[in-house]
Amino acid sequence: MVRNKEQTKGKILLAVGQLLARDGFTKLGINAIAREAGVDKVLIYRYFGGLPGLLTAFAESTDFWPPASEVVATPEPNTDQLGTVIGEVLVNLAKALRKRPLTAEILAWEMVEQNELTDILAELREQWILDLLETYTFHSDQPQADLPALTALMAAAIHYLVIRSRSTPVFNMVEIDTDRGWERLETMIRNLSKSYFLVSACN
Amino acid sequence: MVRNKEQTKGKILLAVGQLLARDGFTKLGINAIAREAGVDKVLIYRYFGGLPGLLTAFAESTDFWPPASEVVATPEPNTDQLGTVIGEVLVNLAKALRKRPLTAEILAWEMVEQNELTDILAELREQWILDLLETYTFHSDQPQADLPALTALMAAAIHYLVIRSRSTPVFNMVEIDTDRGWERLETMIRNLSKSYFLVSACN
DNA sequence: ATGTTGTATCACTATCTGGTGACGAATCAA
DNA sequence: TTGATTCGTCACCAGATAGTGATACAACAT
Repeated sequence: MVRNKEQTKGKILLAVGQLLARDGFTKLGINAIAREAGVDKVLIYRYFGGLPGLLTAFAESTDFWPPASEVVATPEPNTDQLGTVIGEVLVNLAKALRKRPLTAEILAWEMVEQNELTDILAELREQWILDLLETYTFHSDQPQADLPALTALMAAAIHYLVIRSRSTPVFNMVEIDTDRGWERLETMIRNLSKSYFLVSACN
Repeated sequence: MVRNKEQTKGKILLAVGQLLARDGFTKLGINAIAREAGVDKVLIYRYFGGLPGLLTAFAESTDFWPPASEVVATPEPNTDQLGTVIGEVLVNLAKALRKRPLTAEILAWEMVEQNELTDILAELREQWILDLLETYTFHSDQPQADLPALTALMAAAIHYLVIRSRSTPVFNMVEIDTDRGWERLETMIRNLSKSYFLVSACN
């Protein structure tokens, strides 16, 4: 028998991730976690004070959300179109979320329950988007453009499709579980972002 | 004591709706439903054969999804822009979903579980969208336009925001729990749909 | 070697869940 | 009135959950 507190805590945190990735959050409970970690459940209470504490600890131990660097698109000097940059950021967001199954799982969780973990992630994400928006807002030379509404709509769509792709291969005749289908969506995201800013100029 | 089979079945079906609307699907179980209906749970097994049967019966007893008539926008002879029509359909969809809290609840359910109810709704919706798309596809004079991708993205966004608005007032700096915020989103939907078809013409 | 502290396990309670068999009582036909 | 059928209640089962008190055992300093 190994008697090492830190190592045991690590096993428990690891078990949360594994369980979350494999069975989803519906199966996530004290008993299941202890079982998965091969550890007595009483240790969860001792070391983390219960499920809420464990979840917050888990939230701090993992990189749920892509770092800004993974998503940010630096506006090229030449193609100075704001729409192009926004489109690229959104596409990067989609790619980043798609390769984080754990994040997708928690995004789904966020839709149906509120707890320590989802609250932390939600706040994190809101702050993240806020910063990002601030970065690009002053670039806009069109004051009538509703940047938050645009990105809200697009981000919402991306979230939904990422979550949904876990269990459904097709949405609205588009394959959301293949790279092929996502390329269609990505070009659509780019086109919409671009044309939104182009139209007023074209009128 | 009232002895009336049909009435009792009605009470049970009613309880499903109430429970779903009040506490969400996580609380939805045989015991909870029987409790809510003020009826012994054994009757659920007798009359509906269990939870699955009850859910399908419930699905058939309610109008989850807006009828096509509530959403369809007939293309005006003058404003023959496909983008405008699509935008209007999507806005109507958003409005229709927003005033159906039960549907929002089941859309959320669809994200995290598969069962008789969600399967029925999913199939219904997919067929519904298919018909709708078929209606408008041949109107398109731009063969390079990816109509499914456009509507998938928009519908996904609408679904997500409707679901999300149940528990979160703000998403991405946009108020998703007020008519005020949704007006912003609706104009954005209209603008995006319209400008997507305009841009190629404007080039 | 001894005792103290920290670490992990066991055993138990209370409560919830889905599911079922036996029984009580109202309704209707004879 | 009798009797069968329909409808509803009760009592229980097995399994799962969250949470807790007592206990075993390893490590380490004295």
